[in-house]
Amino acid sequence: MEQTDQQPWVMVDTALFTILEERLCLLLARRQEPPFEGVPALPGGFVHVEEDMDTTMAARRVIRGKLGIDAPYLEQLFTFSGPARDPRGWSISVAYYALIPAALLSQSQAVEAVPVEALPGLPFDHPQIVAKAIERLRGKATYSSLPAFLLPGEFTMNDLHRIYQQTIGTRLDQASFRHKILEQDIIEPIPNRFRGGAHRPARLYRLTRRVLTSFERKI
Amino acid sequence: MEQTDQQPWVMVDTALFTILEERLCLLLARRQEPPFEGVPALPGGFVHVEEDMDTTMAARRVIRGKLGIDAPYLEQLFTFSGPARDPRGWSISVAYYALIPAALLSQSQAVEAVPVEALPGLPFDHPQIVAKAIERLRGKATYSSLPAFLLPGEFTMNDLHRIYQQTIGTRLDQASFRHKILEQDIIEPIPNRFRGGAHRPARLYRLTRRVLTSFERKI
DNA sequence: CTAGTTAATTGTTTATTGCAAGTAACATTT
DNA sequence: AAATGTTACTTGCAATAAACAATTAACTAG
Repeated sequence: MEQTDQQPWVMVDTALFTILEERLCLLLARRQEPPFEGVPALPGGFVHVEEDMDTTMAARRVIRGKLGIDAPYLEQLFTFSGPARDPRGWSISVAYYALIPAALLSQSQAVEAVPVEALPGLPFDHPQIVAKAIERLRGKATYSSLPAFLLPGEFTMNDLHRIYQQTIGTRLDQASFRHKILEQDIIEPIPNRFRGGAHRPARLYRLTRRVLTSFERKI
Repeated sequence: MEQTDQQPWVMVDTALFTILEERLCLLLARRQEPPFEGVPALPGGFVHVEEDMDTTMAARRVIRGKLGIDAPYLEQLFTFSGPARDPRGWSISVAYYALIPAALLSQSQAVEAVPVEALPGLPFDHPQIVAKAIERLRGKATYSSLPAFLLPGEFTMNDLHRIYQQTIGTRLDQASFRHKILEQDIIEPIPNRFRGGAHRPARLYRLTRRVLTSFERKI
């Protein structure tokens, strides 16, 4: 399998976000083979010819291979190409970003979570990919249900409030947030489900069917 | 140059928007070669290995080849791939969309403008590309300076108002529109420049340096 | 039964927005 | 030169939504 001048390698790279200890983190995997063997990088792999429609199938396969799970939210980000981005030669990388609830990550994983403000130097053009992924995530977070996909299936209003603030990076008024979210038909209360401590129990919510199915359609 | 199983053809396809007779139109070119020779389709072409960074260079080359001009606004849209999208075999298409002021189009062009509500059947997966391009354009139009790129360098407030309405597809209040646009530092009045008829002359505006340079950076 | 803690709501003020009417600045007509 | 028509632009007001601050609700633990 030799590379011609006219046809590049095609790969996917994935920027996987999660929230750990109240901070937005990126999941990095140490590279198993050269180039940059042993260096933490965005999980990626080659696209197979049979992976139809768009390259989402390939991204799913990569994520399943690294984490053993499916990402609740996965979206194509941008396509990078050129002769210089990979030392092996002309390549095209279709970049994806995904949101992974921390609850889905098991401990002994082949990935490590790094806060986005404290990323190590990354190989290839991965710094560009990460920058674009964060920009997109922040941009969409403000007006969409996106950050909710960083939470497990059941969550309280305050969980959601915190997650939005962490992804956007600014403080949001509590009362206004509640009101706006409930207006938008993004989440619904789960009947008779509460989470309690030594205080008033918090009502549990879930994403509405509308949000879940509208996301499915995009895949 | 034979296609291997592992490396697809890489092409760009461009969805070129313009406003003609108060309607949002798409520019289509009749295909010069098989497959689908003679059929109107999105202008496209193969990506060359030396076209670095991302595939924007290839998209520029295609647009320059068809229209003889550079698009004032050009943005990567989505990447489509798979063995079935092109009858010639496995291919990847990086789709772009661009905004072209009608004033830049000369008459005897190799393209025809078709209103987006009256598109003919398009070959390949071009209908998907167009659908996604319109969705993105509409989505961004509401909160950005994007529709202004459909106008020439100088325009009146009412020109801008009409263009926004045409791209979004709904009516916008005149007073609120003026107010909001001026708040946002998107446009600025050109000193002492007016356009008159048999009535009060309209002040001419241009995009601010801030908007123009922030777009340049994205390229 | 009181204190402590987090959840959720309620008012009050302050910007935004939507709508309607009015004023401004011309050219053209009388 | 005054009246008229036409498009540009502004103003005022009512309705809505957002930001802020404080209050009430529902529990547990001592």
